[in-house]
Amino acid sequence: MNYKDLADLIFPDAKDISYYEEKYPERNLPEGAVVSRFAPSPTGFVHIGGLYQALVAKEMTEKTGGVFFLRVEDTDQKREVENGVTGIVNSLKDFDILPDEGMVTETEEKGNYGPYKQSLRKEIYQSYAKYMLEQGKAYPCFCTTEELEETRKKQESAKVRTGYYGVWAKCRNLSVEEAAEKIKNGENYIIRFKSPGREDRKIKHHDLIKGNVDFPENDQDIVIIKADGLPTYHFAHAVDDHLMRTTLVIRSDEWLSSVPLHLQLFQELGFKAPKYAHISPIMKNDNGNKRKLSKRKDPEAAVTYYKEEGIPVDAVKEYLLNIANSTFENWRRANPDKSLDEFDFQLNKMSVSGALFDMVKLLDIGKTVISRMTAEEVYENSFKWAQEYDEELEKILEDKDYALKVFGIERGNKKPRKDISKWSDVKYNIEYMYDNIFFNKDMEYPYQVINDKEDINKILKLYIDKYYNENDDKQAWFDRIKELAGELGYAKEVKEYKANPDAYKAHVGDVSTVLRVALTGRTNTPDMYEIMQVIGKDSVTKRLEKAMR
RNA sequence: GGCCCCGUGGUCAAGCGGUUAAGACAUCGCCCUUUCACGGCGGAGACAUGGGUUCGAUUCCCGUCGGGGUCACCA
Repeated sequence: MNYKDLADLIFPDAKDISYYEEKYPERNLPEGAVVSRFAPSPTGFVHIGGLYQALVAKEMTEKTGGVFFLRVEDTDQKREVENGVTGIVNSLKDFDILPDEGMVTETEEKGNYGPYKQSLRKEIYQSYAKYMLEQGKAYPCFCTTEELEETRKKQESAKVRTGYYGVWAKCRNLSVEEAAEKIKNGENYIIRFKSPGREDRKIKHHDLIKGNVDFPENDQDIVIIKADGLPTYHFAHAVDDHLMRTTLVIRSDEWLSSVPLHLQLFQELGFKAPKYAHISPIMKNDNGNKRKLSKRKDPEAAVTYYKEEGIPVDAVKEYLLNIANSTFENWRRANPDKSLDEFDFQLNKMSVSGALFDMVKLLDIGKTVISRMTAEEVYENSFKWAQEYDEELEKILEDKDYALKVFGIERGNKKPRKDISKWSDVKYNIEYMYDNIFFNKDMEYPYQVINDKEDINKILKLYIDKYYNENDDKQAWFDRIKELAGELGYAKEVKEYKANPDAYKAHVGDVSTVLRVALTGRTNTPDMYEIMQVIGKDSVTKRLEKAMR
């Protein structure tokens, strides 16, 4: 009996690997084209760090004319979640990071290198596992969980490395006859890789982000096929990324320490290894300790959070790009109107250590992103968000023409307002512009310098009776407010007041504030002239009258 | 604990042998201004630490400390 016989005994029906090698040929792509992927587990949940990886992969493939695909890694059946793929597909769609190949719905896919769901590739892995068995590069292992645990304890007390390697790899040196015997007796087994490595030798690895990293060789006989017949991550990675002709593996840096293993697997399988880029995770400060953004503790870890909060997609992407490439910020300042696609992304500019997530900065970018939009774009985005998350706002926005006027205030000029950082801000930002809301609210008027009821009423009354004219242009409009101030003994110019504060009760700015507060219930609003134009004469009058009561 | 990676202001970060150690967000002040926002100007604020190497170290080497990752039939 030889390796071949043992392999046939274990995987009698597996196809020869030449079948797959032919079925999935080298891709016909231009020189330098990068083939990369996003390969999450189908938990339905996309972590912001995952989105970050996907974004980087997308940038790299796009700029080189390559291929970006989505592969679902569902080899752990215990973690299976209902509609897990859909959640991922949708999240990528929300952020406009569309794969060229791979899963497109829960069950459907596109592309010629599939299946793109690992559980559907079982027989492929088995063919390659059989191949390894035939070569004597893999072997069946009959150790039980208990035995493994026992070994680990011995290793710990002997203070040696834990794991299945060297003399500790009990099944490694079983003869094929012994192994076959056990199999025929119905003993349970899994398949292990027979590592040719030696721990006392070093390997050099050049990571596209981390740079040169030296590791000891791998000497662990890791499991490649589990008891359920599915592969482990490591084996699936080697087989899939070879067959799918991946040239660049972009993944979280928790995988960095597996590189020696993976390189060895590629080597023993006879595959050309891809290049690797290990991305540092996005961290969070937790009582002075840095830790990864956690799915359980941090709502902002989930990409759906950003959608729910209405943080603009481009703001999230810009923020991520900001963390990813230190050059991005300068590029953006130099090219405020260019599309994100035009930014030349450089892997080697990526930070080697993990950045702390900064919501304040994200929101600041959100403000800028929204300030660059037209009223129409602001409307479309807010409305879309409202339809999904805020019924009240949706109602408010039903009258599109009016909403466009509201959003148009101080927008489109060289210094656009920056007061909305996310779509969920919109309601608070505009609600006072709507009579049906304004008049149905219990009002509080936060008057400032001038806050005597009598003084206020005098100002308001005089303004309505004598100075308000809805047809004034902005200059005339403001001149009248000055006259109003003058008539009531307030300084017509702020400067005059500052020069001689004792001569006046207050100044025109304070008078304006009275009008503003009466009109909107707010001290901070956009340009009051434009507000009056938008809400119209009737509303202005009624609002001021209401304030006098 | 073994192995690996990292350590510039509160945060993100340029710089990589000789710099007044950039910039952005945040923060403070001033200016502009009918408010707010925007914008402009300015302030405060950093090379973890100890040894080397060097004429000279934030930059190179070693140690220490600190942070992170990894050591599964999970990915």
